[in-house]
Amino acid sequence: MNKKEAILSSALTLLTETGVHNTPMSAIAKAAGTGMGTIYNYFPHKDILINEIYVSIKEKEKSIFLAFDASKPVKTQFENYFTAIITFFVENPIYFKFMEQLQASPIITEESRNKGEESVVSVVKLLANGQKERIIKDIELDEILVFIGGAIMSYLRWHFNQTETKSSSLQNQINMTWDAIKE
Amino acid sequence: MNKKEAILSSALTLLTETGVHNTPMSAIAKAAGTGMGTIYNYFPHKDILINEIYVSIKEKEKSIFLAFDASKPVKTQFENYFTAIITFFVENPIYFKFMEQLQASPIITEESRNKGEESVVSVVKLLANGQKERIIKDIELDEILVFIGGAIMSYLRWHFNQTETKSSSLQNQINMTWDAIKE
Amino acid sequence: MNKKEAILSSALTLLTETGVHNTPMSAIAKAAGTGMGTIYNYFPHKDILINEIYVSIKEKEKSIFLAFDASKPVKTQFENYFTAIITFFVENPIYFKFMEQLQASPIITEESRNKGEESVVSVVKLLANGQKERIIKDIELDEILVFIGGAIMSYLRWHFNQTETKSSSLQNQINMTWDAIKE
Amino acid sequence: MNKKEAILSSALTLLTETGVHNTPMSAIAKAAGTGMGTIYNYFPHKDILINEIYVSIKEKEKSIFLAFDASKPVKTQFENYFTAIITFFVENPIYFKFMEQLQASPIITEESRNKGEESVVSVVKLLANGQKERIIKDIELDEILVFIGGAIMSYLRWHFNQTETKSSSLQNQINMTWDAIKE
DNA sequence: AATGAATGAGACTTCATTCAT
DNA sequence: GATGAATGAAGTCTCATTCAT
Repeated sequence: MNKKEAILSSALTLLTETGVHNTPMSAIAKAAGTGMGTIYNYFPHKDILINEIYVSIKEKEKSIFLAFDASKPVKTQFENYFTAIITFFVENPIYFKFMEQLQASPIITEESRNKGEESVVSVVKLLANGQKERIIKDIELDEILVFIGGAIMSYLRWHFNQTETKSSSLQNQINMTWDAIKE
Repeated sequence: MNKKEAILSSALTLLTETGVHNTPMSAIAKAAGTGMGTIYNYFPHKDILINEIYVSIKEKEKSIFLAFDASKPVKTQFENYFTAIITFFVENPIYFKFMEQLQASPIITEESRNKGEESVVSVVKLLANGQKERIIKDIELDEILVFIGGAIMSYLRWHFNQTETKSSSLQNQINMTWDAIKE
Repeated sequence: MNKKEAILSSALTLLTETGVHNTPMSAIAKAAGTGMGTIYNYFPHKDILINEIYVSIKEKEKSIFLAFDASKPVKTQFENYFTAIITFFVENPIYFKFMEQLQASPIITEESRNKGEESVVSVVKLLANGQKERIIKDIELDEILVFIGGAIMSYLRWHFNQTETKSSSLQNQINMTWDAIKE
Repeated sequence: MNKKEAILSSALTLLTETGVHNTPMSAIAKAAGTGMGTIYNYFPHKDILINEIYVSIKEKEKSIFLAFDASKPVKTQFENYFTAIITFFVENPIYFKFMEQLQASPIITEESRNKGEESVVSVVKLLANGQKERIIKDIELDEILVFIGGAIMSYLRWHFNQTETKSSSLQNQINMTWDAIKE
């Protein structure tokens, strides 16, 4: 079995369950079925372990957006994108919990954040396209991106707080977000 | 001199500057010009201190929304609200930094969160009104609220990351958010 | 009301209930209905307060033995003594709990112990008498005294551990102790 | 080298020398030649460390009584027992000091006490035998046991207070105790 | 005399990290 | 490479004592 994977996986579970500062490295080692020294063979220290988890989730996020169908209308592509990312996190609540807790944390380095931004490259292209076609509002892309990001995270936060989610809610969210950014 | 205020104030500064987990109680005591024991006279735990700061910011937030002018159009009221809350945090960056770091943290108790939600009561009323007049989309209030909250927080995050903010950006954000929620 | 008495009384209760090291001075002050400073007016520090309680109990103990009837047989006087002291502690369990916990503690000073020993003066006389009459074993008085003391304390310990005490047990204890020391 | 043993041993010395509440864990660590963390690897709390010492002494006590010679008269066996336990503590004054200080302390848990009581099983048997043969008074065994325990502890307390012990004193004590319990 | 907020030394305890095996 | 016992710096929190009111 791949020790490194086991460590990353156990760490993710524990960090989100108990919080970063209630998760000793010893607990991660135990859960991963390794010795504590082994963790330090792969990750020079705790922060690096956490950053690697962060980057790995961003990487998985990215892989979802690889296949936009450029022949489809911008709105369709956007809906697909929005649905895909929401679905990704809904199906992996643990990724969301991790991101929510660590997004704003000083533990995540500038470098990790930069790597993370690669995951939105294709979305940027889509929006730029939309602007060229005068479908998307003529606002700085950064600002729009951040707006969409906010819509995604807050929806997910709301989603995981509900005991029973209406199927219509995602469509509502897509509508709101699209209305927000469309010309 | 009010020791409790001094402690809350120093704690707020340090917690946001150095991060929750790099701020020992001893540092807070020193900055507040008190002994460590004094802090524990007022706040039985570090967590309680943090929660009190959280609630106190929410309280200040609330005081801003007291005076909506119900005679004005819903859109005007909404714009005023949005501008007011953004202005509040832009003028108090430290409050934003604190909220950003702790919003999703397990340190903040259910009780504190509930108290915090009182601050949006008037906004809920405004939105409900807007729905009755068919100006606001007919979507569950909770979902709209969360959407607006996401727009606010992500805008602020973006704002504080810029080196130079264009004056138009706030208006852009208001437009996007209004377009998102209007019928 | 006598503040000093209130402090001594509250301290006794709390010290026995929660243990010496789980009883802060602040708790004693609160229970006594005084400020913490007031305690320090009467007792320069915590240890002195505890020692005063020790001595005061010993004093009460002593007052019980004042009235031996020297005209009665030694055995009768001894039985009376033994019954009296046991009764004293059985009726004041809190005194016993205090003594049990602090008897061997380094907190109790040599001086307090010496004062405490005054309470056995009359017993010493009784035993000396008994030896002269060849009723009591010819063993150093100290050793006999300590033996009797052990019998008393261990009986009390046993007594307070029982849920239901047989009325015969005290008589048994008297018999054993008398048989032990009689010629 | 066995760290755990070193810790237990250093702790025993310091606890009895300086008293439970004047012995910080750091001092124990230092004396044991370990880091403080090492102590907590073996003993989750200070209290647990103390309880383990308690139990370990009781265990040693027990091992002394394993070899009663049932063919000898009850009185002989009793004298042997009494002499053995006194000798045990006289030769290990530190064990006595520890027991004296902690016997009645709320630090010692019910569980530890129960374990400790195993050490008297063989004495109980001896006494029961004695009662069957009508050599020992027909009093509840518990009460007799507690009486003997008191005789032992008080004798030892006296013993360690003397500057010079007469060799006859132990015999006196045995006589007193035997006279007390014999029919 | 009475008060109790303030103090800070020092207690207990945790846990990231090392290193000998 | 894998291990986990050992480490000790650093954290949170307690509480005896003081002193200005």
